Amino acid sequence: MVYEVKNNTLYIRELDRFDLEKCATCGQAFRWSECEKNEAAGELSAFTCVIRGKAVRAAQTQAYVSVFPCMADEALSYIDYFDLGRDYAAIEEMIAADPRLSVCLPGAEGIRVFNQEPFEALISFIISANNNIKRISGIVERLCRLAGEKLDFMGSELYAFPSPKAIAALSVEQLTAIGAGYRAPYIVETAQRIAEGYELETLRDMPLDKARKELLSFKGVGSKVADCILLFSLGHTDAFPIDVWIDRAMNELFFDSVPPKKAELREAVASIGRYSGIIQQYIFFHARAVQLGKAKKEEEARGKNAG
DNA sequence: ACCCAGGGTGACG
DNA sequence: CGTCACCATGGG
Repeated sequence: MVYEVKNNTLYIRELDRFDLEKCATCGQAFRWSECEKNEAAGELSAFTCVIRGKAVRAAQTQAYVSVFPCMADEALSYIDYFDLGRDYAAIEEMIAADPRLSVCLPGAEGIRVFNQEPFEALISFIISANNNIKRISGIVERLCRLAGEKLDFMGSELYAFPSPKAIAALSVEQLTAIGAGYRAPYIVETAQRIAEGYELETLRDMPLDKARKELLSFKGVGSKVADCILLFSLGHTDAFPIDVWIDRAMNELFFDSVPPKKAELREAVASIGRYSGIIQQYIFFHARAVQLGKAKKEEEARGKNAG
């Protein structure tokens, strides 16, 4: 991997295993929005996002990933956000070499776990509870429009994720009005606690179990949401969120579709190793791709029947 | 109408 | 410790 900043743009070349589109749409982050591709430049995908308070446009071609705008001293921050300093070739080799997991790799190559801001992850994944990715994205977007800083970006407007103080100042009614449902009071309470000075960053260097316990003290945060926050924003690559998709996939991949006991599932996760959380993202991608493929087939079958 | 979605809380054993 | 009804909301 090599990079340069030219014309206010970060270019990252000689990339091994990075698929921007998969990473932006796989459900780990909720604020990546597809935008118009520059086909003349050979762009395969292009998105806008607000990363660490800055509105950016990221695109991928055969040759490079670009991020605009980017000052010279911001390059490493974006490289860190995309997790480009990690050896995903080694991780994908681990998946390929594991007979329980190898089925997950084809189609999922290039997945990476982004390093998001902890507060954004905390609030976003409280919203994610018993919800679906599309609706989560909508609620988060409306939350940003409601309380986030408006950023002028190439003629359009993007909104930053709101500060803890800004969300803490919202009423439960305002959050209900944007579709947050029964999670509204959890969001306000949590934002208030962060605004009062709770330092999420201290969880980064804690042992996984201790950090998880800390997060469980926030209302609206259970084991799954805690693991999402730890994996997606605090560098805990062995935090393994178990949602309905992963639960089903683990049953199939590890237990021949016979639901295991809790301890057995824990053991299976531990056996995946210290990158289990990152590998979880491949399993999740695979599980959803299978489901999408089935839905597509059914749709095609319906079309044939109708015609 | 029912079921599902990157589940959690509180009550009750 | 585990189980379970209940929780807003929108799409299939």
